[in-house]
Amino acid sequence: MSKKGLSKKERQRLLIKTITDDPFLNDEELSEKFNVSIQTIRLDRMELKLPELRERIKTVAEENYAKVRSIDIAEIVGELVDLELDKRGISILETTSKMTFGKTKVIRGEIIFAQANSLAIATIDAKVALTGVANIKYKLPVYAGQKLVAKAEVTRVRGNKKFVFVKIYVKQQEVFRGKFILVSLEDEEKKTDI
Amino acid sequence: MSKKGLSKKERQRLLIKTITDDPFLNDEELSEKFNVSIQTIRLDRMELKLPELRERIKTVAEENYAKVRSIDIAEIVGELVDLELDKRGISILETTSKMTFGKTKVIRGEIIFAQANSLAIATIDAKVALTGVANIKYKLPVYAGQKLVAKAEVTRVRGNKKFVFVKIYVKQQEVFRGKFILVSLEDEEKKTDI
DNA sequence: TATACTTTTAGTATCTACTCTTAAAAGCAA
DNA sequence: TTGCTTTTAAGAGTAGATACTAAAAGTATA
Repeated sequence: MSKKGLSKKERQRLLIKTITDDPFLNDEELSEKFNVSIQTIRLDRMELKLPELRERIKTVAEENYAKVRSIDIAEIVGELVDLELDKRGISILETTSKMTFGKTKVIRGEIIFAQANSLAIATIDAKVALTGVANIKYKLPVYAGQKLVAKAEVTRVRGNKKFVFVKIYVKQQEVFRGKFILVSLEDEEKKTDI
Repeated sequence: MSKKGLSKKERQRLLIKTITDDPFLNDEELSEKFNVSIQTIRLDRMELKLPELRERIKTVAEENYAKVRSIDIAEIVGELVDLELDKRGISILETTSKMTFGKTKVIRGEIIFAQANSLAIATIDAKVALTGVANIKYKLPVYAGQKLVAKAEVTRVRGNKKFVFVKIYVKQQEVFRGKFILVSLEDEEKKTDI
């Protein structure tokens, strides 16, 4: 109803925009929007190689479903390449664009933190550990594609508290450092206060 | 092929799980999985009021599409319930067993950190922000099922550096606190050192 | 063992939102 | 008017269902 007297070119340009804006419109709704017949919309979609409604919906669903799954930060630990329990550990994380902010290539802070935190926990000889306190510092932004090498070192053990120093590097350049105080929960299963 | 000799109840229980795990399976694939006819699957879906494949896909698509539209910060961990830019923000995160360590019910530190970090970034009025330094403290362990309420407050603004204080609560009890220094990258696009 | 009831399977018609094909009408330009 | 593009129409076929009817198979009970 709204768009009248458009040239074929204009209509097709707008069609692409309309479909990317709202992929949930079927051919009939589109034909009403552009004041043409369904067949014209279908011809347009064919020429522009635009997928049909159900395909569009499926794509949206799959993309986001994958996103939700990849956002599972719990799984981001990197690859453990060296480990001497209660002494030191090294892990490597290959960063991807999935770990960035929407438009930029800058890796999100929680991803880097997750690598450091996971490594700190892995380095500790305890079935379950919990981050008590962590002083962390981001020194340089990390970009998608860069390989993060995290090195953990256990500096002090005091009862069920263990102090771990984690440094993360990109090509020998330090990009992050953090001090983790980890508390083993084995002897403290019942207590809530740490 | 895999599931044989299941009772109706068992099959229906598994069907719900299967469909929520992977909403992209059609009735035929489900019937093969459970070694029953398509009609049986359809009867089951009717009884359990489970929507058909296309409806399920549409729901997945719409949920995530709405999410991406409502907040440009698609990476937010937890649900943003209140926001006054550059002043304060509140987000809620329902914890699940997926966010825990292997056997225990203790939520992983990086999940809690991610909520705090994301909220801090969302609260800042900048297209892209990066965590510069964060002093964080875990005060109590969080268990799966608990609802995390994160409250962020912008305490200081100095040039392109903004200081955000985030506290996370479980039922009024503080479980985490952290001070984030966020650096806007807008004016610093070219610089790498922060 | 026969009867009753539940569960499963089968078959047909109908639906939506298409594709793919053939064909005709409408618009416009030389 | 002829020739070309653009648009519309009509018909058959498709996937993945719904809705309905009916029959077969399985199980429990008297």
